[in-house]
Amino acid sequence: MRALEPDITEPRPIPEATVVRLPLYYRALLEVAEQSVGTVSSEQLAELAGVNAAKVRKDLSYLGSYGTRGVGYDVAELVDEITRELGLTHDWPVAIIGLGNLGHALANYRGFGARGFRIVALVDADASKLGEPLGDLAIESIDDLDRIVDERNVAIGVIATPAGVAQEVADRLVAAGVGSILNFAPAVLSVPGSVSLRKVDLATELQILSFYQQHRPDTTRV
Amino acid sequence: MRALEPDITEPRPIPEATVVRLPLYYRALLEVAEQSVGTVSSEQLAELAGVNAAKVRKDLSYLGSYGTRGVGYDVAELVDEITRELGLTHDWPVAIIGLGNLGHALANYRGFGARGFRIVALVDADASKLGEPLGDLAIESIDDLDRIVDERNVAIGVIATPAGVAQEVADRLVAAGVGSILNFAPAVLSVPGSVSLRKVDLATELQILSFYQQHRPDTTRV
DNA sequence: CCGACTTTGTGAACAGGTGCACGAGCGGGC
DNA sequence: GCCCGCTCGTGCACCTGTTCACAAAGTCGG
Repeated sequence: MRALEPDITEPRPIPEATVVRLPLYYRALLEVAEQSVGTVSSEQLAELAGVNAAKVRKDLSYLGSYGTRGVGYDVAELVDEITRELGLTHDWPVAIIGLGNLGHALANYRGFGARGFRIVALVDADASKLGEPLGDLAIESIDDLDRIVDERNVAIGVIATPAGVAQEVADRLVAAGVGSILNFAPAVLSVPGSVSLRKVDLATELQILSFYQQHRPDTTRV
Repeated sequence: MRALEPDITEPRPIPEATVVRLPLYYRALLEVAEQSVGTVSSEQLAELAGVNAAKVRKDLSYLGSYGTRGVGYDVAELVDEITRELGLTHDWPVAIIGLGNLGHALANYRGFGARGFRIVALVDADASKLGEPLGDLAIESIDDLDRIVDERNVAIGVIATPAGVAQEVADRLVAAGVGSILNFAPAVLSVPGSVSLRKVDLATELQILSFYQQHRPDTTRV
């Protein structure tokens, strides 16, 4: 695939905001699919995804016309389309860097490898951890990162290291050829524009909640 | 300072987008504070937080005027102000619900209780886990949730359960009086408007990365 | 004390995303 | 075969957030 005019080529670019919601629709659709429901309306899907119905329709319209007026969306067809759009038709090899508490939890987390992702390497800098088995994998050295990424075609690197070394790890991942990084370390990373970066930041989330908790109108005292 | 006129009462409301960035500035400021730097410019802060300098200035201007033209921002003063604004002047009691892989990792995660947060309860529905010690705490039953929240003044509930029971747990947390919820379960939760809700969704993040990975311009083959 | 330089704070233009409202198209009942 | 009701697709107005550009305000050297 990827010949001349393969199967990519969006007619119009899909907005960032829509991309973020596609996984929500995807999950909701899998749920209704399990109940052997043939079609869903934008209204139902909106309810399940926790968004507005107009937004659902507009979002899905970026994928093309997969709905039938007067009826709704064919669940199976829409699942297929979103699967394709999200690139979940094949598995992306994932490497986890840093196997402290969080890294271990991620490595064991089922639903990680659920659909579309497969953990192919666990990497740490701590010599005392090397070789430690974890699921079907053993912990490998960060020094072998280049080789690992190359050999196993790692597409996504998950950074679960302390903040202090996160940037360095990111740089090495990028140098090794990884195209996407998911960062769990509480640090701001900078990567080339060609690399996708998303962050999951526990401390930040808690602080945001703290803000709203404090600025609560009243709620009958704390 | 700020005597009559308690300490709440923002002159103008702080935009959501700004609130999300405050923790970034906070973290960056703590870093420079450690290097005994007295002042920072919006430019430097922008660099550290990975945003645009104009945005930094506009964001900080919502907090009031804490900068000095020609000089920059007084680091200590700004840290104080953001700390106050984010509500980190006192500790928020946190309860973790669900102690599978992720819950365990969260319970052990230092930097969680770092500044402003204290885990005061670990709750699970699995009878075989009850009483299991974890740090200074022992796992308690979900049936005692009401009492626990009430007695320990739990402000923030962290949901780390399977998706299937997440909504039910959320409902119970809300009923018990929790004001904020941080949801790690891959499910869309609905809570009353008076309750703050944020989600951390691993699967979604990976799928977003997958999307961009697939729609990459080229990057010399996959 | 003054003038040059630096950096903030903010008005205004711009960009992106949201939600309404409605036309277009499809199915089903009679 | 036709009409009615339902639901999608989308143009448009609104709103939030971003970025630019510049005046205001302060520091520092001489």
